Amino acid sequence: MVTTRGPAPGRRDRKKAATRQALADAALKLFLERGYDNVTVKEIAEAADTAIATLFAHFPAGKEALILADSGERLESLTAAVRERPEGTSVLDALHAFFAARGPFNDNLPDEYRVRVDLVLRTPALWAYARKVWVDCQPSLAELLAEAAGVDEPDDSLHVLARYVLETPDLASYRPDRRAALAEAFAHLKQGWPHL
Amino acid sequence: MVTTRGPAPGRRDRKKAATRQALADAALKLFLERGYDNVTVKEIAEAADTAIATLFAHFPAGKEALILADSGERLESLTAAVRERPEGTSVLDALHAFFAARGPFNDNLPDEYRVRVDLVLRTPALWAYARKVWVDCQPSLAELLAEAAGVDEPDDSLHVLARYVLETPDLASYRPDRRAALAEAFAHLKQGWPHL
DNA sequence: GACAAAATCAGAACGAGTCTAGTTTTGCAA
DNA sequence: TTGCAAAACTAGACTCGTTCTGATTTTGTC
Repeated sequence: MVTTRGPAPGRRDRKKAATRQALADAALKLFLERGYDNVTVKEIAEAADTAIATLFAHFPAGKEALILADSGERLESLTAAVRERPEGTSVLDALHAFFAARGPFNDNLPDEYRVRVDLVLRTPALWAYARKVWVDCQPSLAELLAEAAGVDEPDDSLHVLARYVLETPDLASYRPDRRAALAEAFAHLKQGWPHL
Repeated sequence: MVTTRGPAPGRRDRKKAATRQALADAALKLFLERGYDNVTVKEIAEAADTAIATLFAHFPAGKEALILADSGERLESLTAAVRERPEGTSVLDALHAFFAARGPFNDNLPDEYRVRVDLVLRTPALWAYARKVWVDCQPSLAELLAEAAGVDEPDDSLHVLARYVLETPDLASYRPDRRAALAEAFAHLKQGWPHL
C-alpha cells in the first residue's frame, strides 16, 4: 500500500503510484479532448501503456472513478470542515461554507480544477457518480453530526439531515443560480434543525 | 399507441400490450425465482418468446424497468395525492400520508405487491432505479408545490423541498424503523417549510 | 541468489444495450 | 379484394464496461 508519510515509499510503491497517475492523467486528457462518452477504457489503458486489467486493478470502482475522488478523500475534508470550524460557527454554517468553497459553487478555482469541474458538470454519468460518492458519506456524516450534537449514536433525525446535506450540491447544481440554491437549501435546513 | 379508454383498442394494440405483459411477467417470475442479478435479459426474452430487441423496444429504459413503474405513473398518483387532499390538510401531510401508504412503508399490502416490494428492497440495482424514477419527478412536484403555494413558477426553495421529499423514501428505507424515519423526515420538513 | 508477494499482462468471456437489415402483421383505403 | 405503408417483430452482429483465468515479470527480503 502507498505509505502516507511513512519512512519512505520504496520503488514498488512509487511505480504503483506512477501507473495510477498515468492512468488518471490519460483519462483526463482524453475526456477533455473528446468527451467522456467518446473515450473507451481500452483507449485509456493504451494511452497509459497498461493492460485493461491493470486499469481496473487500480480503479475497481470503474471508469468514472478515473477522475473523481472516492468517499475516503471527501470524507476527510468533510470531517475537517466540521471538527475544525471556527468557534461559534454552527455545524450547518460550516457545511454550507464547505460546499460553497468547492467545485461547482466557487468561481475562483485554478483553471486546472475548473476544466475538471466543468467536465463533470456536463457529463451525466460523472455527475451521477459524484453524487453517489457524496451520499455514501451519509453514515459517517451522521456520526459527525452526532458528535457535534453531543449524543452517542446518530438517530433517524441526524441521518435524515446528513442525507439532505449531501444531496444538496447535486440538487443546487441543476438550478440556474447554483450558489443561491445552495444558500436557500441550507437556510431551510437550519430551520428544520435549529440546534445544529 | 395504447388508447387509454378510447373507442376500442384494435388487435394491434392488444397484441402489443400482450407482448409487453408477457415480458414483464416473465421478468418478475424469473427475478423472484433466482434473484435479479442471476437472470439475464436473454433468458427473459426467451421465457416471453420474443427477441431481445423486442424486449428493449418495449422497455427502452432497461432491465430494471421491466418490473418498476415509470415516472409517468408515479407522477399521476403523486399529483392526485396533492390535488385531492382533504380540506384542511397541508401539502406536506398529504405527501407524508401518500408515501406512508406505499410500498416499503405499508405492511398491509396484498401478497402480490409484497413480494415485488421485497424484491426491490433487497436488490440494490432495483432500489437505485426506483429512487431515480422518483427523483425524476422533481420538476413536476415543484410545479405542484407552486400551485399549492399559490405562486406561478416554482423557485429554488420549492425545488429544494421537492427533492428532499422525493429523496425521503429512499433514505428512510435504509433505517431500521422505516415508518418512524419517514415521519421524522416529514416533521423536519414541516419546520423548514412551515407554510406548506 | 532464492523465494514469496505484489504488480502486471494478454486474451477470453460475459452481460447489457444498440444497430442493421430484413420479415411479418396489421390497419386502411382504393 | 387487393395493395400498400406503418408498426411490430426478428436474428444476429457489434460495442463497451467489467470480470476472470492463468501466466509472467518485478520487487522486497532473507
